[in-house]
Amino acid sequence: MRLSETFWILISSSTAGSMRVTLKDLAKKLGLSVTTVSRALAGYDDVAENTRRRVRQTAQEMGYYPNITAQQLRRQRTDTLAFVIPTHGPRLSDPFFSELLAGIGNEAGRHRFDLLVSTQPPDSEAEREAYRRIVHGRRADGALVVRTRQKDERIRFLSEQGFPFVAFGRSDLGIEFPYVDEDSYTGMRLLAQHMVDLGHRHFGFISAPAGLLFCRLRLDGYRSVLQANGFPANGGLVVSGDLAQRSGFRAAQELLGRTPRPTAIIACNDLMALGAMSAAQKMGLTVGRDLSVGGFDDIPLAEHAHPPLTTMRQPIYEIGQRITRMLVQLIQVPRGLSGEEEAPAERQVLLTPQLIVRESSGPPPGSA
Amino acid sequence: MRLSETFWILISSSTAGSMRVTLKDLAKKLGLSVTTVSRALAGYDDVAENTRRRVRQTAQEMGYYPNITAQQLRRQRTDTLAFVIPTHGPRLSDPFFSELLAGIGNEAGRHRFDLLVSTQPPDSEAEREAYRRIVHGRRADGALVVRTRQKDERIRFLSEQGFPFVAFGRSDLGIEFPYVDEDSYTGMRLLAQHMVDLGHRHFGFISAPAGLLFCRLRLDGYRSVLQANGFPANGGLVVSGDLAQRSGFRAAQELLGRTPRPTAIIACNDLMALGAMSAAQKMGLTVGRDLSVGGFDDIPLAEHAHPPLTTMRQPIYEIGQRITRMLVQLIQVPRGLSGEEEAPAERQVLLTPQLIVRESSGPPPGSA
DNA sequence: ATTATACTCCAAAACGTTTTGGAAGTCAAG
DNA sequence: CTTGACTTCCAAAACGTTTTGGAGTATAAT
Repeated sequence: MRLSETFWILISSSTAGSMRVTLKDLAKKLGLSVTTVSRALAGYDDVAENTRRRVRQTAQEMGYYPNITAQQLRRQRTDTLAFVIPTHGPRLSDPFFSELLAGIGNEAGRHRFDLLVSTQPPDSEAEREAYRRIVHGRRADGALVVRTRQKDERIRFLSEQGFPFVAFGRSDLGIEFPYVDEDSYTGMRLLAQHMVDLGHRHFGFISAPAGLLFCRLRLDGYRSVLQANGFPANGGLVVSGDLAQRSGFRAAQELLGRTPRPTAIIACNDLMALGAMSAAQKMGLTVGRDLSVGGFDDIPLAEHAHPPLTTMRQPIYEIGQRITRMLVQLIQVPRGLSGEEEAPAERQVLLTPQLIVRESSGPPPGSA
Repeated sequence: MRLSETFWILISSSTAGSMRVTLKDLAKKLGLSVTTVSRALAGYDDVAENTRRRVRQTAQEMGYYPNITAQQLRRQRTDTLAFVIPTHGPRLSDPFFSELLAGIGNEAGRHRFDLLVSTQPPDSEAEREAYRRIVHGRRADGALVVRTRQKDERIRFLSEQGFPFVAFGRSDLGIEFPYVDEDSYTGMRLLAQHMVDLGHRHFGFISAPAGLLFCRLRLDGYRSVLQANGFPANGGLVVSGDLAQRSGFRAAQELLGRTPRPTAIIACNDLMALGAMSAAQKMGLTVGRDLSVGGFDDIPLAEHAHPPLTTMRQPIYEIGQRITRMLVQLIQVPRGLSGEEEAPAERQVLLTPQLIVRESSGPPPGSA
């Protein structure tokens, strides 16, 4: 088949540079076995110093680079972590995830793990399929779960399958699993108490999708403070948003339309708090004087908002690093089976967020 | 070795659920060959309707899921895209990337591609290694390059290797390659002209790392407008930032300390513009009246800033989708070799950003 | 001269798929 | 009874590694 041969040559020359050098090529060139070449490159000591040099030299010259897929198949591990980002609408404009992703990405890199990212709407069939692919398809060695939900099916699934994972956030499934979480309840208590101490009596709260555990905890914390201070148990208006800025804007518009008008608005996260400030300002109110606003997260923008936002600081970047480090340890533990005892890995971490008072909060208008 | 057997049983039962079902297991159970099982599941028509049903049924029951790594190795493709995010400091807090990542992630998912993300400092050895791993290690089928640089070595490398990629941004290497870019030069001209038209005469400009092509183009556009309006060629002060909010803050502080004090500050991106607003406000200036500020990108925050930021809108999310779609087409083209002509893929796209006038810009203080 | 001890090397199996190139069997037409 | 066409199945090779369990050769000790 002369013609087909020509064809092949054309093709292969047009994709120049894509012809890969394999161990077999190296072995042939060197007059060695594939085994020896492999072991030489891996640095085993059952190959002569001289041979090793020769192999390395030639590998360099021929531009050998191991095929990672083949390594993965043979070694039965991928050295990859999976991170499925729950994204509500088409967008994920939440800086929270940037920050987290940076922490995860950098730490994964430090441990020579690749990171597989996918974006899926929470609780969707697509999300379930993504996790199935990861676990059953052996696409990664471990998974990171974020924005945990009340009865989190992702956590249940991963637990049942015995697949290594670490969560950012807890859940209430009655399952013991490794996580890092900030203490949303206590944190929100601190923030709410701060507002009460300033003299506020009329509150508005901007909550978020019911299923998100941290939102419920924050709302609970908020309510507990109101109650402890003798305000009606359900005192304070609660409006729900979707964590995005725009929804905070709308929620605040609604809250500020009520009578008596709240003098302090607390939002479930910074982004909505910023939206709320924006709404107040559009109505001609001066935030920090006419209305106090508080957020939660301390995203980088909070500090540079106008006025700077009072909020609860969570070290998001560091949490990203930390859950990643925990996951890597979890994955690597089996390898240490025969070795000496490792430092016992931390499994459950609860951080207390720190109150950051800035100019968006102050005493209510009428106070001395 | 009785003991070792017991040991193995203990281990394997403790990792319950992690024992995978393979094609071979299915074949044995069904009394068929691996070939037939594989082809039945893949839907080939050379397996009897009845057998196919039986196979699918059993696969379901036994919870079979193909091993993706094995598929990748055999098929010689990974169905994976690689995205190396250039991140300066340890953080990546730029919402620009969230937005972009969302677009990329969603579009990749739509085409059933996985997304491999890594974060690396630009122009570093680590970054080079990341690309080598992708290309030579065959870790992905294509790559996305963003934040292009003047002589972009990533682009040179990928081109030389004949590896499929699409860039967000151009470069000046004299190489033809597929990209989507917004017209930074023209965009910035529009913005600067807007300020001139408002009556401003004293400008400050917040620039960014020299190597970033879009920054140079924006600066060029800015200068060209000053010049065209008869202001001194280098009229207007230029201070450099690193694209982060904080650096915009500092740069603005410096600019506002000069005499005559600029009445308009334009920043290379929104984040620094927001930082600049923050600095001005801290000095007691009212943005939009005492000082006009303009940004570039129209990140979601721009609209909700206080005051809302005048900026050039780039559809970042859509650009993410678009470069991803282009890359997928590029990768899949070889598969269509024998088929009919496909719609010719677009290779180079230049978008003109749109001026969004908001309240952060207005006439200079002394004007009628 | 024989045995032990390193020291180097390698053939073959395995990881779990997909694909190639038939091999059997059935059935209808000649 | 042959032939050819069709249907249904399969053995084996391949993808590119790593690892197992020796084999072959020197060198040193007996």
